[in-house]
Amino acid sequence: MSIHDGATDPASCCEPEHTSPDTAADRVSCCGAEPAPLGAEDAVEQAALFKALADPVRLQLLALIAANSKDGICVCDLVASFQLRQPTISHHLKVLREAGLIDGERRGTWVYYWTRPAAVAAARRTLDMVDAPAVVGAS
Amino acid sequence: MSIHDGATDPASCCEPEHTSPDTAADRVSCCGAEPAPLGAEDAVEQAALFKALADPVRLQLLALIAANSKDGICVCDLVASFQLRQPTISHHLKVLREAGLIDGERRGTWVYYWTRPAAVAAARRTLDMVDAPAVVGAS
DNA sequence: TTTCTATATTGACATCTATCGATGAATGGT
DNA sequence: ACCATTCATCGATAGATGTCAATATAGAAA
Repeated sequence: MSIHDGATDPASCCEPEHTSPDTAADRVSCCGAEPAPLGAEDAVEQAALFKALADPVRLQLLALIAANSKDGICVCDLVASFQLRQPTISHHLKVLREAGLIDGERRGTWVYYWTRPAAVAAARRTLDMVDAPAVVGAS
Repeated sequence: MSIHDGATDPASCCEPEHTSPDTAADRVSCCGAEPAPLGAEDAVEQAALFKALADPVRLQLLALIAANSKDGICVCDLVASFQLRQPTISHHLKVLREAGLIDGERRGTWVYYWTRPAAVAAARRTLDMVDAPAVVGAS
């Protein structure tokens, strides 16, 4: 917001004082890159998704919830699956919930959680942008 | 590694002192979940991958590198694309490199980077475990 | 050699995060 | 009404992380 403003300023790269005629051959080795294919705002949004996935406990929680997603799985079962205290599990569930990866509801005494595949699909699309899908069973 | 060792201990859940005969109907509402489908060690390894992806700057860097992956893109181009100092970009490149997402080499004065699709594919497989792929063009 | 440019590394600092114990809120049973 | 149980929230704390300025390193050019 101060010195630079635009994100892409090719003129500021690989061109020192260098007051020579600036022939094409002068800048052979560097510069000439494709522009950024991912906007800053999108990057922040998608990074937030990966942030939620960037913890081993949350990955295990998510796998466990996914494996029981048909009827949901209660928090007490999740707590029993880790060597962590209940508030810690509750914290991770909140992170997953706020990322849109899971949702839950209260059923009597217990709270049940299940996965929301849409968010996982969004993460997959981001990976596709960085590297086109291998098209597993490609012809 | 101390009190608990196994990750799944269904007996410790939803069963207070409760020295009753323990009929099947006693534990209807809770318990009965599928075991953890993701081991702790795998979770740590895969979380490390997502950690590398869990930053907007690194996502943009990765997208930029992927879009120029054929011939590679030099660091000076990358630095010019952000409002961040060169050491900061260098730090993020190191994180991506150590996660196996990119690789690079020196060509003369400049250092060029390109993507390593294998790591991206690994991340995709993790997402598949959490939510089977939509199998876009499924038969 | 000396100097210049491109990139990496180091050290410092502020912020974020994972975990815990303590406590609050909701529900069900006595 | 009272208590027990399940889960969420709060406050504190240690450790991780993003950013920068300063410096080091490597190659090219003079």
